[in-house]
Amino acid sequence: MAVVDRLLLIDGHSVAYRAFFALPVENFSTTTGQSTNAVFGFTSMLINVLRDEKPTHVGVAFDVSRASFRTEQYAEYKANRSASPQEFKGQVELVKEVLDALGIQYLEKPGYEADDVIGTLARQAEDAGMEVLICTGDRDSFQLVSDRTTILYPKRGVSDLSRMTPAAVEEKYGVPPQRYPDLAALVGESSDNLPGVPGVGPKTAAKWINAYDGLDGVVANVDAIGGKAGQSLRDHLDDVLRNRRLNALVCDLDLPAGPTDLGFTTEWNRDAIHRVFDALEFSALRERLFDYLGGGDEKASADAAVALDLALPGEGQVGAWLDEHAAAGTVVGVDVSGVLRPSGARADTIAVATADGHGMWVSTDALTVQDDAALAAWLADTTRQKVFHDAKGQVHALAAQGWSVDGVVADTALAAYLVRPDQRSYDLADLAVRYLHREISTSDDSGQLAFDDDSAGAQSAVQRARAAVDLWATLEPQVEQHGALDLLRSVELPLIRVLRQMESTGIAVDGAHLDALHQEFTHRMLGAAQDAYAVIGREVNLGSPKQLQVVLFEELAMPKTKRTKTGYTTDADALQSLYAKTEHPFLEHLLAHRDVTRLRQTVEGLQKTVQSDGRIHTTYYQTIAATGRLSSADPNLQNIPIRTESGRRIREAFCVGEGFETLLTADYSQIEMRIMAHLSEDADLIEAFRSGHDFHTVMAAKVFDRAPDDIDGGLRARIKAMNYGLAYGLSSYGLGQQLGITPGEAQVLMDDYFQTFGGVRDYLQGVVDDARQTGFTETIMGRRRYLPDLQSDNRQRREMAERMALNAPIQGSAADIIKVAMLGVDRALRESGLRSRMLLQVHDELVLEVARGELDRVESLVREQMAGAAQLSVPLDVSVGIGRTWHEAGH
DNA sequence: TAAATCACGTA
DNA sequence: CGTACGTGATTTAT
Repeated sequence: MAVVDRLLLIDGHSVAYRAFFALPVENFSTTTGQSTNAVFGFTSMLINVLRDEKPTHVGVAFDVSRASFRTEQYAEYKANRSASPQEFKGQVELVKEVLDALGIQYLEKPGYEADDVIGTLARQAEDAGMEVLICTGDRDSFQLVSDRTTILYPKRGVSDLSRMTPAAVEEKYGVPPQRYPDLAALVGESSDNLPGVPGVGPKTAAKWINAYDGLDGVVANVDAIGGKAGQSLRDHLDDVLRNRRLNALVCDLDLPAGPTDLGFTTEWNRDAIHRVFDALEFSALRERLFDYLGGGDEKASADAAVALDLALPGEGQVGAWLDEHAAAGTVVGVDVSGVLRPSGARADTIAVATADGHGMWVSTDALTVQDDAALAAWLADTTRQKVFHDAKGQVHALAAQGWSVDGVVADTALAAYLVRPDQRSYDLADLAVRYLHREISTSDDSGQLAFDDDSAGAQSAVQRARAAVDLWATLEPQVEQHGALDLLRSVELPLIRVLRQMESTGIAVDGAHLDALHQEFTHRMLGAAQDAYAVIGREVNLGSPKQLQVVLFEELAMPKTKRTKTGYTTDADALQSLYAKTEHPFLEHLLAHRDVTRLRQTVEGLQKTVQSDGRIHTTYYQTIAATGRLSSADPNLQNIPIRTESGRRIREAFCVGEGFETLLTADYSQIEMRIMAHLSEDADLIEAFRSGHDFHTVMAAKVFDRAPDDIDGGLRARIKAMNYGLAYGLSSYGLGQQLGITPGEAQVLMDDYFQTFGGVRDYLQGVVDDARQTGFTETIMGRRRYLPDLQSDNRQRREMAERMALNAPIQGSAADIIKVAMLGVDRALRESGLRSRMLLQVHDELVLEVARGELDRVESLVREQMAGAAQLSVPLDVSVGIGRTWHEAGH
């Protein structure tokens, strides 16, 4: 076999820039916020070309800056290019790091563009008898194409390259490669800001060039060309000659390295590659790279990775398939479709897939008794290891068919959440693209798949199951790297069961009470509206901020409030302060209307969600809040009113269910300040908790250096606001706002506070400093939150990130603690064989339904589990209330 | 019809 | 110009 050296030359900037626009930037960023779409696309293309073309020599050329001899000759050259986007900046440096890791040389020449470097190397290589491949998105390079030089020009994106040979150039443009710049000079190149001859496109230009044997001939015979186009050419001849001068590549540069110096080998420094690819979080690309090194045909293996041997088992065959492909020791992916909700759930289809490409799909309505039993046994078997993506809803669906599920070793939604808790969604299809670079069909959020026929649905469902098991293989090391494997295994994963149980149980409501409240609130709402209309003499929509602004600030000429995006705020705070200034009765009625409308709306929302069992079944979401808290929806039972008298009456509607004795609520008192005490190790703060007296009073006594008995309500209120505001990164402005004092006075208060509690100040300072260093904050259980905006140039974003950094360890640690407590309460209830059950979680509070005769045991068990959920340097205080309704049980 | 905005309930 | 959420009405854009 004749050995011909092949030189691969890449225009680094051009390819990276193409990749930047081809790949959505929001899908490619590291946990620290560095955008990586351009470097990803570049690296992906590089690997493909290395694999497919097997070059012996490789070099990458970069522009040094936008300035070159061309901009000196013609200031407008490329002047139309807008500044490269913020997210692109810095990615070129990352491309160079990748090249360094791969041992690929890159070259640049001040005053010249990458194209010139490539042209020079290409000519030298041809002279040395090498074959040349050039990868660039710049058409000027087409002039380099020859028998020995081929250009790989990105068609769409960066993965689809067309091979520009002499024949291909001629076919596309109608002129041979060496005359392409003649054509480009006539037609112009808008991306370089080089205008051509108006009215002359590639077809006309090619015709002229061929008729007169090149641009020189065209120029010599310019007067012989007739028509409108000919006149246009004569008018713009200077432009054409300038274009031609500028688009000629300089192929005789003096470069520090020649083609033969660019030898390429795959004897890589694997450490360097791991370091760079780890930093870029390119796990899938790294695999592709090493696959290629291993000599395997990557294209084939990529296809095999998603090819599935799909089984649609006949009657009685389900058990046999599961025994063969999903036995103990094998981890498989599962995907359930149907109605995935706490109430009214239904499983329609079940797909199972293994990592080595076996898949099974069944429809639940077509199962024989025998298959049903086999499936039930398999699902319930702890030793049959299953991976779900977002298991809870699917387990609801399976439970609705009478199947219980055990052996869930991973949930990829939770895994992805722990790695990047700030994302808004963890859709399986999105994650498959990001982590597996695999396209799978999406399902809507109810888990329903709409397909014309079973086989397409089956194929798609099995692909989802397969994606889940593969995703876990990719995510597990990442979760571990983020120090969150233990949190996943011992908290989040077992919590799924507990939450599912709570959702499924629901809480009983007194429908008649809700109806009565609705009627009353409606009555009061209409009354308040009439009163308001009477004052201003006409009817307006009191629920429309826009119409209210007209009434308040134009018709009633009240002083302007704080600005919003579209006008002036009419929120409750602003209306209160307007009322204090004007004492206008309209405001009174408006505020009353707001309040009661809101309550009515809340009642209405609840009424709609009462199920046929007379209970409300909320859904808890485990991957929404970036701090680690749960969220509750459909309906949200974590924001049921409690502050006002009327609001509390809504809580009277939540009541103990039939067959149970009472509701019990248990909440942590001041858990966030206790965590602050623990984390800051501030001696005075710790002492304040250990003293056992009223917390805010003790704190005020310390700040103002008085006896607790000398602390009046005003002083206590100030310190209380300060205590609560601390963990939110509160400003003197905000504190002053809340206390109705000036920012200056608030600042004095804050200074006094930090004078006393220096440990707290140092801790808060340290949290932000550490987060700036590491890029993330951490809770007591190692839950991380990444805050790339701490580095932002934008002050508002940066300060926002700083406040998040202050809050995340506190709020997040509290979330960790109550999750551990919930697992403890659940376990203790089961182990002691009690019938009582947990119903709700409201961040620092648990609501339980207590069975007859179990009250004492349940109370002590709940106290014990909640107080013992974490060992802090201050005690975790739990207060418990008992009552027939949530209101009565509250405190 | 969907998306953005405003307002407001909880911890 | 304090964190974390979810919901519903109105308004605006498509």
